[in-house]
Amino acid sequence: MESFAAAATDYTSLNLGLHLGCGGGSKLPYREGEQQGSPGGGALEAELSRMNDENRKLNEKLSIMKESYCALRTQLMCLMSTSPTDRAPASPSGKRKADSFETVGSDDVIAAGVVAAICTESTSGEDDLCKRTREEPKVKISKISVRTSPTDTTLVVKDGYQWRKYGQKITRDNPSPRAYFRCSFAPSCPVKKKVQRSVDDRSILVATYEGEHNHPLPSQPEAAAAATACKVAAPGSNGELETAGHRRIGSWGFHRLLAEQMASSLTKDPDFTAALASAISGKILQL
DNA sequence: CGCGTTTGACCAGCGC
DNA sequence: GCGCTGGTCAAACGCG
Repeated sequence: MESFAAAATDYTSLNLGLHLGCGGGSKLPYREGEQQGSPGGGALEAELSRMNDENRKLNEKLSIMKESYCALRTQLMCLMSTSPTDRAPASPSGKRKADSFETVGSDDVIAAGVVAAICTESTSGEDDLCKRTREEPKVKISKISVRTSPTDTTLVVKDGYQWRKYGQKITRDNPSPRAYFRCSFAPSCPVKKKVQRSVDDRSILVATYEGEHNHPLPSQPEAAAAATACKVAAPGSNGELETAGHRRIGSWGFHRLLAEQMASSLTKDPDFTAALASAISGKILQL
């Protein structure tokens, strides 16, 4: 995925007027009713009509994006102002030791669309996690949920690190397979990642990280763009992101992650790309 | 040929 | 103790 920063630059350079934010209005250059008096034959009018339709589609998509963004931001504020322990429900079954993490603080965020996150917990000091602590003391668990195309069957969550898949299982409570990954960038890195589609929404990929990376982020181009996602998702030693036992997300990091996920969603949407291509070509023809 | 993925087998934890 | 389940291993396989 291209970084959204670059994509946004492209969009704005095309004067498409894409603004992210609850209060900002989005106006596209091709407004309905514009250029009505332009000269030209039937073909030109048909082209104009087509462009108007595409312009309307773009506006609708922008409206949807804005609504999703506002809803997500609102819910994020709620999450950040609420302790994770307040939100964490009791384990439904309690059968398996890892099950207690499955529902922690993600579903409500997933409902907001675009991208959902975040839950980070330390297993130390939690009553219901004593058994786990016995085996892996101080292992940090974090979850990140990423919206992907429902048709995309790959269980890949790009977070900037290099992962090696070592297993896949069909679990009892979810028909979608769960993939197991180990960090392959550093042989001694203890971090593991489990990726599985949400049982409620198959377009949501839920990645569960266990442990902390003992090496810096790989210096690949996409790694730099994805570093923010890692800061949000994977626990590290970066103290500024962590407050009072749960993770606080920097606004810049969150916006970056959000923008990347939005760009990813948009670039995978054939309707949006087709409409965008038409708008670009129309803009070029207008010059 | 090397590396990553796939997939069936195996192991360990947990509940009954 | 047994069966179920999640997690891991490792041989086979595919791809560049």
